[in-house]
Amino acid sequence: MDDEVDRIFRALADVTRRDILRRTMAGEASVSQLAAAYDMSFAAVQKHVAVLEGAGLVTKQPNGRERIIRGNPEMIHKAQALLDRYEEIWRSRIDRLDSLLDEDRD
Amino acid sequence: MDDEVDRIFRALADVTRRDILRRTMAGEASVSQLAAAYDMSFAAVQKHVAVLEGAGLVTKQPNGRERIIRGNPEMIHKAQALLDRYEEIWRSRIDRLDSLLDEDRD
DNA sequence: CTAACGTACAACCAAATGGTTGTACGACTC
DNA sequence: GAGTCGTACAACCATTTGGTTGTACGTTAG
Repeated sequence: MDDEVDRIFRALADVTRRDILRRTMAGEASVSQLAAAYDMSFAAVQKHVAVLEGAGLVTKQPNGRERIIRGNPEMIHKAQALLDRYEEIWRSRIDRLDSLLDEDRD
Repeated sequence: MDDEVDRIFRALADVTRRDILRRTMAGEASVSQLAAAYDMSFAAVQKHVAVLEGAGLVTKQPNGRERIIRGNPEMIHKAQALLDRYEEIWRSRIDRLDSLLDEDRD
């Protein structure tokens, strides 16, 4: 489970991959369509897509000789939920500090 | 700016670092206090803290011979805002699809 | 049928990552 | 003042990452 979270954040830690994610969230695209957008080899883009797919942030569906890539909002939600937890932890710390202040007031 | 985002997500892509973040969001801690919690060398923990600090997810404040580490909720918000953008992109795609359906209905 | 297209995958390479040990040095303690 | 504590940092190592080129193979077009 930790590995899954690792993969999600790791996949997001690269400009090209974030851009691929943006594109495929806006609308589906084939790997070669994606590759045309970047100044690197087809194989490099292919690898980036594989990293995103491995993190579940993107799905790959065969269609003839093409592979259609689509962004997966579900995984974005998962990442959001994880970040929410840290915020919550922080807020609960504040609550505890407030409690201490309340005790002082008694 | 892309580099900053890279650093944020990269810092989050490691279990130990996420745990340090959790701990320091819940309450401040010195580096050696943190190091005591993990089965690795002091220097390794020190490096993890440096990565978190480099991403702005954590602050380091000198206090005598200790360095006090605190989680920084502001950066968590930044990461959340980034993820929100992807969701928004996805929703606007749906809106566009809906528009097409509306055109069909005319 | 042949040629071109889209993809997969292996092999290779430089740089970054995550860990280690060792050394140094200021800050407290006694 | 001497020793211990907390930290910094360099050097080193194995593995992973992000890129490359080359080869192979199914799919579509002419």
